[in-house]
Amino acid sequence: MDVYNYIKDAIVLGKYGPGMRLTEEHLAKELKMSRTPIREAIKKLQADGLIVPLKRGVSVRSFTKEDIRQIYDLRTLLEGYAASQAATHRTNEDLEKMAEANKSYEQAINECVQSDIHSVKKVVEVNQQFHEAVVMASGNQHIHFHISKVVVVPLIFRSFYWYDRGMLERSLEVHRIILKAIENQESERARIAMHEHIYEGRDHVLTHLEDIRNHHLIKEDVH
Amino acid sequence: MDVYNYIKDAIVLGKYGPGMRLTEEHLAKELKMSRTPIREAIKKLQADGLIVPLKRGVSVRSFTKEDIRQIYDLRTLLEGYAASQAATHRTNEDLEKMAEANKSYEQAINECVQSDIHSVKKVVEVNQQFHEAVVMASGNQHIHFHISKVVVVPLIFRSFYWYDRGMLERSLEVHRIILKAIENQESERARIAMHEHIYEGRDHVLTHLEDIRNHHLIKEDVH
DNA sequence: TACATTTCGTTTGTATACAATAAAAGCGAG
DNA sequence: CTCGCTTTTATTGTATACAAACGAAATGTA
Repeated sequence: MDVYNYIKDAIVLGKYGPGMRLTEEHLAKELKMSRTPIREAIKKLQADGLIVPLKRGVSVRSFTKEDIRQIYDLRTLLEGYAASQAATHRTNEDLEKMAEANKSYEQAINECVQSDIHSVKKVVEVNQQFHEAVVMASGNQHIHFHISKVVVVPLIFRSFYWYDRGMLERSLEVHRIILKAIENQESERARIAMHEHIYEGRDHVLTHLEDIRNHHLIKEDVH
Repeated sequence: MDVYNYIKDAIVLGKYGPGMRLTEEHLAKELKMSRTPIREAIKKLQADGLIVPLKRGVSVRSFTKEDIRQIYDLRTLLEGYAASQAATHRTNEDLEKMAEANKSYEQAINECVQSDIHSVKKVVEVNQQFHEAVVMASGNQHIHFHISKVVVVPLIFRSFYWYDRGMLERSLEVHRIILKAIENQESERARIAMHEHIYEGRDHVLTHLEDIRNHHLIKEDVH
């Protein structure tokens, strides 16, 4: 499990750039382990769709604009549904958790400095907590399984480099709208607000895709 | 990959009943292989959600009624979306494939005899081909990934034991409606028809769940 | 030089051995 | 008899060795 996260992070952070071939032995040497646990992690990453099988071995998956568009469409569909379901099924405890997550989000945004990677990471993390709280409130235990496979999430991470304060505050505002709709049990309102929220994220990622790609290439040289 | 399908089939056919613990060594002996390829298959099944991790080892997942309901809800959401997208993006080639799949479906239904397991399997298989054709026509390459993980599909299989001719013909009729809507590019109509179609399947499975459970128990004793 | 063939190195697939750990059985005291 | 502890057994985690498959480079021939 540790290996799994190591490789995943390496992909997300761009250490292993898209298209790069991963060999078991190299990873084994890098992590000072035998190939066995590496294989296991690779199989899992494959199931996640983060790496793709070659005729021999695997390589880090690379996403086209169209891929990202499609994956975001699915995420919109799933999370929009989650929000609408949350509006009808939420308990008081659910509401508390979502509100709390949103509070942390607000705080993280205020403390966030563009140049400090840790503060940016914090924002991403807390943002996810809100989204997860919504999914939990939906009452459908299986959505989480699928949303976690909507792989772009990690890729998005880097796009946060280009998030400005205004954007984050807008994002917070939409979170509040979603939360309110769920509180008031307005399921259609909740769904639509969530749709809009994720589409905004999608557009942002797509417009900055080129920058992200360049960033990738720089890192790739290191290895 | 062979191992993977072997275990999957064994679960689907009830040889390994829900809750049953699977140990690597036993499987290895049964398949006359070493543990290594077994481990690999188990990891994949786990990613599919067909088996769940225990503190030690894994066991075949058992689904409650609520699980099935929720999973079907997701399937409805995803396939409904696929149908609506297909209505706007379908090419002539897509239309041909869907029509062809539906024709095979009709034929399989006519040839189907309740008592003959092979003819029943054929119906299930061809039915899936239609659904896959719709997904392909949607133009979103990633939906398939998710729908394939909507695990109940295999479980449904057994519910076909209880399908009567009337039900199958009704199913064929709805397929035709969906196809027509896609042909006419009526996206909302296509989505709703697909929703209805899958919900009908869900209700059928839920009403016959008890029978399926009993069937399981019988098979379980053998092992 | 261009192309086919062979050979060699790299990388994965599978088997197996051993260590670590969880579960189960056995044992003794209250 | 039952509860808790110890010992034993079963099962997984990890490492490693070898075989098979693939790819690339080198060699030979036209």
